[in-house]
Amino acid sequence: MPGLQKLELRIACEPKERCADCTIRHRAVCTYCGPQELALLDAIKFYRNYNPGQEIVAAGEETGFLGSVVDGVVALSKTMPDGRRQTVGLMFPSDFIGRPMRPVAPYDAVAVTPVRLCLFARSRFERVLKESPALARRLLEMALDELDAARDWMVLLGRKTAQEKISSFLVILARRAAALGNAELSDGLSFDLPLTREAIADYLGLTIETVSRQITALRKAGVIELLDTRRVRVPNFLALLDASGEDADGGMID
Amino acid sequence: MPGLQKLELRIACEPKERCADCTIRHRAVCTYCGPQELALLDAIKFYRNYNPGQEIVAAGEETGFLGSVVDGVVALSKTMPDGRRQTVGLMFPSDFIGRPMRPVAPYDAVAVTPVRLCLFARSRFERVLKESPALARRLLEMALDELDAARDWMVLLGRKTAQEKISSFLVILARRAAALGNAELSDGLSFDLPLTREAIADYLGLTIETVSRQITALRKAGVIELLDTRRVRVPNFLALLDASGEDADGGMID
DNA sequence: TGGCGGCATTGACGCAGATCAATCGAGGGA
DNA sequence: TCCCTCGATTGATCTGCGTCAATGCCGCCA
Repeated sequence: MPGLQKLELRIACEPKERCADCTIRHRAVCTYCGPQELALLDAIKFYRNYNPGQEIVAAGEETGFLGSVVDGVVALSKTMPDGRRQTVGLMFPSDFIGRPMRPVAPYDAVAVTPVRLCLFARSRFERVLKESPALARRLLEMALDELDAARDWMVLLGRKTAQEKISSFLVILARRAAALGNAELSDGLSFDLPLTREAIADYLGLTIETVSRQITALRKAGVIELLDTRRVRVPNFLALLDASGEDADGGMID
Repeated sequence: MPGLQKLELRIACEPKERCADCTIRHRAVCTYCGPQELALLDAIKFYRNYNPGQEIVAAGEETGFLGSVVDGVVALSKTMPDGRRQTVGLMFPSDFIGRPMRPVAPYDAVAVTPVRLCLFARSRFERVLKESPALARRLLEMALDELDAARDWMVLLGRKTAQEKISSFLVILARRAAALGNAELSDGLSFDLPLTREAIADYLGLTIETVSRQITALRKAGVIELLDTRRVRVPNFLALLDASGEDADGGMID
């Protein structure tokens, strides 16, 4: 119920967390900032929370703020005039949302899980950015990383089969979960699926039904197990990697 | 014959062109550079030419240089282990190839027409970059533009029909040609198709046959005319835009 | 406790685009 | 001049995935 969720939108100027204690301090846009630069950012930042399904910005809208994902997952999507939708990026904690010098958002940003953002008013951020080469450097680096990810995704969308798409997606989630320590490694490797089938379909350029069928197929082939519709266990990561159509090169997890 | 073309690769330190006279001066990475910064770049730049089909860099290779496309078209592509290929970007004059701080190329770069590059040795360029906020700013801006283009392309690859893909591609070429004054506007709008059917297929996530069939279909529908397999005339741009699946909004050419 | 709405699964069927294969035209070299 | 190669077109057939539709499952509210 988007209407209800809108009401819950919180301007939330909570008791300040310290940047120095921040969980994404060493990966976010502020990674290279020294103490003074960090103090500048610390002074102007604020937090905002969103509920699953809640819109953060709409395509074509002017955004007065930009900032980092602290917690949760945000989907960036484009919608064609007739309603076909393609998710063009998933933003995880430490990813940066919004672009300096571009007030108008080219796509929708929607929270797919409960989300917490660390935000800056656009004008203030741009002022700091002018004075901070460390911030500028990190921003360029992150933009190039996004570009790499987008281009990898183009290969997936343009050339992979439905089965390979699902497998590739699971590989990415597994890697991310393992890297962040959110995965159970005790017995194989298990992690949460933060998206609905519909959101997965939008991301992979498929339909809900195909997503469902291919997940079932992977399950029946023994490549994955479903502890729950939203929780996956991968008994043999190499088998999954193999199904993804990528080289089974040095891509191990641990 | 790649072998032959390799031989023709030219280390080409030709008589210096002046940056000030350069055709891409106001659009390339040097756009915002002042006279001193430009002089720095001028001192270290060199040109290199490539023939159609010739490889510029191979995926996974270390590149000792980076720079701008001065003339021609370069395709950036990824190849899957089993040979499926997806072109992830077309680089036109003024576009920047190579990335600071990333010595290893993540994709192949191939000249699809005769190409002329304005290059810098990586180490030298990075030294100038550290001193030049104007260069850094432009580089970030260009990276964000590339990211936008990549994400638009994701919509095309993930959600558009073959017909819409071809039409969208032609719209982009038409716009570019019109913007650069390479198009005949006298009678409708005509421009060159710089790619082979195979290169188009790689870019659009299709097969050669489907590309050919859809071009024929557009021709039979009267949306385009073929003056030659490599030259297109668009009698009614709005009809083409309509076939591309985009809004026929303020997207006119002239 | 039962009904309802949202998400997911499963089945039947059709079609857009891939695959396999033949043909054509244009350059280019002997 | 002929032949060879390469790019492009066209046809016949196959198939992966989309579409349409029914069913199941779970949490929520009355």
